[in-house]
Amino acid sequence: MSVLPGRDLFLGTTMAAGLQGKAMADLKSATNDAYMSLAQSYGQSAFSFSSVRGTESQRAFAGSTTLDYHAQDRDSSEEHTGDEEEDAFHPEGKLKSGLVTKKPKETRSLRLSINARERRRMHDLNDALDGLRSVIPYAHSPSVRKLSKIATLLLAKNYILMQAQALEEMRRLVAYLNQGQTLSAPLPTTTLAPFAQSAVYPFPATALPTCPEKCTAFPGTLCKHCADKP
DNA sequence: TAGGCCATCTGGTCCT
DNA sequence: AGGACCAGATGGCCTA
Repeated sequence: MSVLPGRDLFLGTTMAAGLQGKAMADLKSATNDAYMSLAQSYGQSAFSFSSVRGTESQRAFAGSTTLDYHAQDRDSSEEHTGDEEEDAFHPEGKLKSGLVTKKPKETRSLRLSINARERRRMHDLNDALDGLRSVIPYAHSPSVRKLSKIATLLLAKNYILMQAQALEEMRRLVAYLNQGQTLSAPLPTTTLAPFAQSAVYPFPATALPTCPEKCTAFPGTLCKHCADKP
């Protein structure tokens, strides 16, 4: 069993997510004890590549393309009159970009309706991604550029795997304590490392749950004391 | 200036 | 038929 595979997973996604330069180098060289705090600090530094890049809303509005449609004014955009589309969509079925639509018969109103629906769908997707960003461990600050979509997904995936491993380690620890017998080999300190990292484990290391709480948290591993209870 | 990231449009496919 | 989903194309903004 590797030492803290969760850390490898976490770093793996971080690398796959396209982190570069110092950010990647720091994460690669991060010790087991420090990787989570690094992940958080990189939310303020390396994750944001070069610190402040402007808030997402600023970027969104600065980056409007064909349509000045963005989340800040989502509702009003639903009433989009299509004036902007007038530029992009030619009645003859040609686009400014030179593309020729394959369905010239397609009515303009139908096309606009489809476009609006697709925008809504993508905004829902982005809302879900925002929700995901809010629960994975990295710095959330208005001055910090938020994680990219791919980084969010990869980070979340590995965070889940890491938490699952931490849970498994905790179950093993509980079973060990409940059995009251020594293990053939002492638990390596590194395997318990996640529990000492408040950034990773929901319970502070100094406030590990008491016996009943453990049994509540991990129903599958009742201790002898709780198991004897009626 | 190149590359990354993103929003949007679009046509195709599948499902209800 | 209409909606959901998907992937390709396009163009804008930002950073190194």
